[in-house]
Amino acid sequence: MKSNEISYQAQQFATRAGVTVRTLHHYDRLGLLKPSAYTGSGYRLYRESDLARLQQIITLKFIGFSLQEIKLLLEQNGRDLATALRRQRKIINQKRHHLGMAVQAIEKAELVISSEEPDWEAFKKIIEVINMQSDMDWTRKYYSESATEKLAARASPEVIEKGQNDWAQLIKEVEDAVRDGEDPASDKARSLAARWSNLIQQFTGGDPEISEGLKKLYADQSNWPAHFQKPYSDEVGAFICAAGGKK
Amino acid sequence: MKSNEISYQAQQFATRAGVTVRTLHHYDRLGLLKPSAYTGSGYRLYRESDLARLQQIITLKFIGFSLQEIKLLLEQNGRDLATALRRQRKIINQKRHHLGMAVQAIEKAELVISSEEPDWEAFKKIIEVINMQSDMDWTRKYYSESATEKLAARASPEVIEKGQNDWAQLIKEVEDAVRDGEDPASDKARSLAARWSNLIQQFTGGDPEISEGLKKLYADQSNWPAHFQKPYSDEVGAFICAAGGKK
DNA sequence: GCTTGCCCCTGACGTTACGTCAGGCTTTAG
DNA sequence: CTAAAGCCTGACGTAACGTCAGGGGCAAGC
Repeated sequence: MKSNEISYQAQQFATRAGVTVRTLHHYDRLGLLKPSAYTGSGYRLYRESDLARLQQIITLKFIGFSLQEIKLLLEQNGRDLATALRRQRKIINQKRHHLGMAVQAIEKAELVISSEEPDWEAFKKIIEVINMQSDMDWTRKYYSESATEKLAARASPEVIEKGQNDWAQLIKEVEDAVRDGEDPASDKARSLAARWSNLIQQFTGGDPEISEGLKKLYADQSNWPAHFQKPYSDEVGAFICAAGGKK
Repeated sequence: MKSNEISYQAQQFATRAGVTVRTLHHYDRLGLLKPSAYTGSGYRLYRESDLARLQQIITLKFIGFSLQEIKLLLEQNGRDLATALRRQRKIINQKRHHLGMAVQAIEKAELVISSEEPDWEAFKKIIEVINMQSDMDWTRKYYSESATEKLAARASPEVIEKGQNDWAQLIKEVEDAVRDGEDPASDKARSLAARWSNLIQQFTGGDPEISEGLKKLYADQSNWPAHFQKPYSDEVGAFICAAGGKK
């Protein structure tokens, strides 16, 4: 205990680091940052070395780690830092993606309500599209890691929306054909089937990993979350299948 | 109470909407979504109209509103929806920005620790840069709303980093000049001052609103948070001032 | 020696949006 | 009639502190 080292009281120290005193208390209790000394009356005393640690904590928090994780990382002196960082980056990217879609949803909603009066109907339709995009999340488990990344890479909002429109359009046409009792062997049916395969191709982008994931996804249909409605009826599926489409 | 309307029990209803029963309980207690009927024994019964409302709730949640806000919005039947959406969009964009910087920080950190062994020193330096960016947040209060938006619009990570490098470089050179006792009236000094003004110009982009905010920011130096260190010493400032630079 | 004012301390509850028991009915299938 | 499901209402847990509340400590002026 060399008394020649400068030490700070709580407020001073907190201010220097840009946090509140309460935060220091909190970290103290969690064992994340203990002051290097106490006065006889129980005042916390911090020194420069404490500041360094506090800054590490703040940094790791900035990156999105929880205080628990931070504690572990610091205790291990950063042995698993690399893997932790990789994981964290993925998580953050997902969150960013989510926020991006939220912004999109808001912008569309703003368009709708600026033109007409507050129209919950249109608003809801917009939302459905957006929700579908986020529903994609649960499909991730079927794709390999690299496939997921590839999908995410080109999942721009525009592309997603176009894809959804295309599918909606095609499905409607097929439904009409089914209702009209169209022969699955007819030219029209085969043309529909061709377009169907085409859209699937568009989605997979010809990537075998993505095809693989998609296959797994469809194979496990019984395990789909209940709120996810298959976009086409069984009849439609059967028709396309009979017409020679379907992967 | 027409019994010809289909009604769902908690689990069914929840599943249809993609939420849990507990969530329904929660919303019920908050008065956000009351089931349209109860059985004699207290079971909740939901109908299609409830589903519509629940979807609105889910949607608004997706956009990032809190349940409280959602309740208000729904109670007012969306009278303030437009303003609420605008506010929300800004908030989300800020969050996205933050996450973007976090990703950046992680990527840099990954570079550092992949080449050398886990090096907290280098890591910390990276962090300082990043923190500075996020420190920008507290400067917002000096800028007008539109100025803030303009700044945010072109605050890409690359631009920020280049700016910081440029400043660091210039400040170092000025420090050297000061240490060498350079005459503020010399050509070299004037050249430095010119570069100084230039960087300021680059930051303001010639926009008067931004200049305004920057001026206010510097005028209020005594109120800066203690953890924000002015990037250059008083001597450096005086030197540049004497050399005819400075805004 | 005492008061004033400022800073410090330790609880303890509040916040958000539910998750997760725990204890106890109701309904339905066998 | 009983067991398996499904439902209900509390009530506590979570993350990271913010915000009192109640009670000392410490330097300065009277």
